[in-house]
Order: sequence, then C-alpha cells, then structure tokens
Amino acid sequence: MTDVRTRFAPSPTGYLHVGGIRTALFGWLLARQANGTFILRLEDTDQQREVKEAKDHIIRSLLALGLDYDEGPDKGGPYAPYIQSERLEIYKTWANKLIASGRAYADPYTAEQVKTFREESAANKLPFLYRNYRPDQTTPWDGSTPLRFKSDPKAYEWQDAVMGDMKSGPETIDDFVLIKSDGFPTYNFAHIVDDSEMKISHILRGQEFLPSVPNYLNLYEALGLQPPVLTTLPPVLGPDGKKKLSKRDGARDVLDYIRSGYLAEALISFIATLGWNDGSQQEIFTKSELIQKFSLDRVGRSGAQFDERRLNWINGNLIRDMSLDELYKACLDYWPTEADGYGEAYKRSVLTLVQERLKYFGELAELSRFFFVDLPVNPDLISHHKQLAKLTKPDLKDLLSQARDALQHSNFETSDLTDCLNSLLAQTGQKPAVLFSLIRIATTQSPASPSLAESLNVLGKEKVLKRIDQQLDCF
RNA sequence: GGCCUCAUCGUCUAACGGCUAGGACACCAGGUUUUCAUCCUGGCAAUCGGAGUUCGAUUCUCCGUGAGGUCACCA
Repeated sequence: MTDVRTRFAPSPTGYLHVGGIRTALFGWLLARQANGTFILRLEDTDQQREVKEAKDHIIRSLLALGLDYDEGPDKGGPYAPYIQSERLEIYKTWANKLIASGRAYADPYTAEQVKTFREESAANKLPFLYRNYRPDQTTPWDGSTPLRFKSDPKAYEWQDAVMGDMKSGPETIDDFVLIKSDGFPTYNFAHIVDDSEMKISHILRGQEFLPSVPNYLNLYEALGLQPPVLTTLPPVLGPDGKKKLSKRDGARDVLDYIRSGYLAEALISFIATLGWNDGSQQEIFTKSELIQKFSLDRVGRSGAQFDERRLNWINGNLIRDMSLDELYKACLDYWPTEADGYGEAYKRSVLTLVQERLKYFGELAELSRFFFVDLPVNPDLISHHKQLAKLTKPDLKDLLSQARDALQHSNFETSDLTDCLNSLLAQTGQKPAVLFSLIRIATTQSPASPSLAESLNVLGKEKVLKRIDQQLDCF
C-alpha cells in the first residue's frame, strides 16, 4: 500500500467541537500508526461564512489536544499552500482540463431561475436534478457564471472503510457546480483536486456526505483519478440523542474543556471511544495505545450520543492517577484568588486532600477555598444537619468548647489529631456523626470536606482555633 | 416526496449463527469510625415490531416502524 496521508480539512467558520475533533483524531491516528503524514488544510471557499479568528482557533485546538500535523497553513509542506483561497489558480487549471474534455460548461441560468426549477421539483415531490435543465448548447465560460460539471449518470459500487459495500443508481448523479461565480471552487470540486494534488490516501468525513459520493466518483472518473480510501464516520449526537452535535445547540468548544481543566488525554480517550472500541473491555486508552490499537474496521456505523458524565469519569480517573508534581503543575491556574499569598508546600498538601474528588481542575477553587480563607459562619449547615439539628445551642456550645480545649493541646500532627479526636469521643460520649460533624462545620463552613484529621492538620492550629472561636460566638 | 444511513440496558458499547446477552458510565443499596469523594461488595436495567432461513437468530434475508442525513453558486 502507498504511504498513508490523511488530512483534517475544516472550514474556518468557528470553533471545533467534539464531533470535529473526532474526525481529526481518527485521521491523525491512522497517519501516526502507519508512520504516515497528517495534514491540516483549511477549506475557506465560502467567503460569507468565514470567521477571521477561526483559523488560529482551530490550530490551537488541535495542538492543545496533541494532534500535531506535519503539513499545514502555518507549517508549509511539499504541496503548499494549505489554504484553499490561496489555491484558486490550481482549481482553474483543473477546471480547464474538464472544459477541454467537454465535461464542464457554463451555467446559463440566473440564481433565480435555478431556484424556480428547484421549486418545481419540490412541488412535484421530486428530487431536484439540475441536469434535467442542462442546456443543449453552451457558451464559453467567462467566469462570470458558475461552471458546472457535465455528469455522466451511471450506477456505482464502491467500498467504504466503515460503511462497507455501497451502491447507487444513476439518479443520484447530477451536474453540480465546480466553480462559483465569485471565482471560488465549491467543496465538491476543491477537495477532490486538493486530495489528489496532496496525495491523500484516506478521506474521513461525516455521514452527511454519503449521498454525494456517487457524484464524486463520477468526477474522479472524468478527471482520470483513482479515489482515495473513502471513510464515512457516523454522527456524534447531541445530548438529546437525536440531532447531530452542533454549535447551534450548544456544543462546547473543545478549548473550553481544556480551559475548564479537562486533560487532553481524557478528551482524546473519550472521543476515540465514541464510535470505536478495540473489542476488549478496556475503558480508557492512552494516546499511544490508541495509535497502536485503532482501526477503521472497528468503527461503528451508528451515531454515538455525547455524554459528559463519561468524560467526567475518565478525567477524574486520570487526575487520581497523577503524581503530586504533575497535579501541582496542572493546577497552577485553577486556585481560588484567596490562595494567592500561600506557598507551594501548603498548596501541595491541600492538593493531596482534594485530588480524589476533582473531576476537572475547574472545581479546585470551590473545593479548596476554605483552606485559604475564613468563610463566614453559616448557621444553615447546623440547622440542616440531621444529627446536629436535634441538639440545643448550649449543648453544641459546650461540645465545641470541649473540642477546642482538647485541640489546643494537640501538636496538630495527623496521628496526634486522630488520637485527640478519638479520646474526645470517649470523653464526651458522643457519636462521631455528631462530634466530628460539628468540628468539621466550625472549621470549614463547607458542606463537604476531606477527612477531618487531615483537614485540621493542613489548616493548622491557628486557623482551627480561630474558626472554632468564631463558631462559638454564634451560639 | 425520491435517494441514503442507522437501530442491544437511560448513555458508551461487547457478543466466528451457539453458555444465563458481557463490561463500563450513570443511578440505587450496603461496607470503609461523621460529610463529600475515593475504594470494595451487591442491585436495577437492553436485543424496535412482524415474518422467513436454520436444530438454533442480537447476528443472515424480507416487510414494517422509528430516528437521522441528503436533494445549495454551504461544507
């Protein structure tokens, strides 16, 4: 087989969501596992829809996920340029070949006329075929009107790497536009020219292109080209499970996930298993495992619904596997502002305690805030506590005072705190659910916090006693 | 309307035509000296319907049904 060369070819109309990244990822995996080449090409042939910042945004997204490309707009390569709007002369050359061979002609109709034809078809409940209106004789193309492909309708049978054996009849083939009246090629023409020029071996794209494939086969034939391996990926569905994941319905920018503190490895593993698995019971894959194990013949054909809960589970899992050093580095930007004056050692001990409950780093601020700042006493925490709510204020005050006295004599090593708290249980005759909850609330003012002795140890004697005093003042 | 694709627990999915349809997420219950989380144990939960082929169908065929896509000078 020839060299594997895959490309990710987005149009720069906005950010990349999980669906787009999956197409890029599968192409990237295919290239990397074959020691091939992964190419980024920007398909900016629709000037109306183009968004200026999109190019950089797409590049940053790919790189943030570690999907590095070997050739691309900002990198160059043997088939540069990799931006379609800079390749107009190339398309013109190819278009001229088709004109010369009688396989392309100037569209004589105005946009309004074509619209009328279309409405006629719709009114008769028939699919619209431009070729039914194909003019008998044509004038030379001067570039002021669309240039159309003169199709040769026929049946096709072909292989799709994911969909398997495919076939179609002549009714699906039509005279589509090759070059628009603004001089830009359509996707239908440009991608075929570019894929050929760039020696692309595998095309990966979404199911929405499936009905156009016969048209492409017809054009490949007219150009005397051998089509690359065609690969159709099933859609990634939105949270409703029906429609394709889309920006319009709130699909998140993948950079957004990165910013929220999701790991690239987690996103990659999650996205790869959206429609693919290796047949084993493995649930999480590293990038190198994916490179090793990925194969198109195990990509499913049905749509996969995007479910963030699974992503959270994968991410939390990877966070728990991180060393303290890795975790500390990863969390640098996620501390609450109140943590500003605190040193690395203190932050590291906080991280040790919150690591197992982080689903993504963006949660760090809320989970760790009480380690850095004295939160105001919140009476609800006691009145809503099923055990503590039963006790009277004087009882609570007495209990907490005893705790204060005992803690004052601890050296605040975790083991000493544990002993101290245990003997306090014996001394007061209280259940842990009561005593420990009371101390926990007084010292954290938070509904959830790590194990008590460890939390107190990290907080230190000064903060603990001060917070207990504040709580006592409220009884 | 034509053409195309798809269909297993709520979700992601596994199952050469052959064990009691397996795993994971989520959820529920119990355990680990309080909470949240982790971890462990257990539980709930699926082959869209109908024919056919077969000793045997989640798997193959056909017909329904449902969902999605497509029929642009968008990609």
